Amino acid sequence: MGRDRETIGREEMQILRYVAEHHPVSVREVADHVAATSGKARTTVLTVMERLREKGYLVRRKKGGVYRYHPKRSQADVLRCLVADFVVEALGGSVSPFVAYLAEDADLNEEQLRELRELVAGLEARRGGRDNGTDDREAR
Amino acid sequence: MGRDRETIGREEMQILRYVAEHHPVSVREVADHVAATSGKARTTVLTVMERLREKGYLVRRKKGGVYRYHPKRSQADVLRCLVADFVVEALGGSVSPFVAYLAEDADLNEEQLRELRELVAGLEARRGGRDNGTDDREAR
DNA sequence: ACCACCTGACGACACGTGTCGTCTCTATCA
DNA sequence: TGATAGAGACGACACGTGTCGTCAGGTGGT
Repeated sequence: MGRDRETIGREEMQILRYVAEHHPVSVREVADHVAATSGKARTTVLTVMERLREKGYLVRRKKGGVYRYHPKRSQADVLRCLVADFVVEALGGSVSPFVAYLAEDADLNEEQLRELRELVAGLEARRGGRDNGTDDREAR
Repeated sequence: MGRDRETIGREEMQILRYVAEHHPVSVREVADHVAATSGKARTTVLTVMERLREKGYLVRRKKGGVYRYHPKRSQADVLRCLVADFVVEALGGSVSPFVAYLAEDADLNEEQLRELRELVAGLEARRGGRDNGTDDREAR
């Protein structure tokens, strides 16, 4: 697996998410949004987006004179990797702190609660149904 | 809430976790462990631990000539904050990517699955019983 | 053809974090 | 009581990330 584990900073994440949710977008559009919410300059956004592109998170295509950016991988994919990385790096591989967070700090809406319920159901089914998945590798 | 939201780096997290799991420890002990696993120098560990102390994550006490460090807050607390921060900063407040991760990448053991099950049960009870929590008091 | 504007490319600088080396003390041990 | 080995304090340096300013190259009105 060629995963390069390029790190990604906080600001970069913000912008990456914005692009993922609004692609294809021009630098100008992102910059306007960013300027409105945090006052950053246009060139800041440009720089960040270019760095994101160098890191392989974004691609761009010229359309009507200006470049339009869009994510290279799906947002869900990127976020999953981010989460996986976080769990390993910060949490040492344990998801318990996350569960604690969900229980105490987070306030979930119906939708998210439903997701969780389905998650548990799914995991339970997998575990109960069979023993060793054909596809899942135990890395530990 | 005077929390200053001091950022914390990857290396710092590693060491913070180690201290949390083995306190009280001396720099030497942490350094030996770190050296064995990643080859970092003793002074590197010392520096990181001192920075962690400046940031308020660790405290130390001299015992028998050397300082012994231990976490200022409980590990669970720190990790919960880390998670909360991560969810907001990187995930934009949505836990869905986390759920996706749990469903697809993570491999949970019985214990963690149980935690999740209880979590869902707890959340459901809270929501179902009374949605406006007069009663929900997070005991800490 | 000319000027005002927008876009992108660069270069720059500040700060945080990772990683050490060196220096100074202080127990310790022959 | 010297010589040694740890321990801790500092200072340093490299790099990544955040944040811009400036410049040069197109584009569109007039």
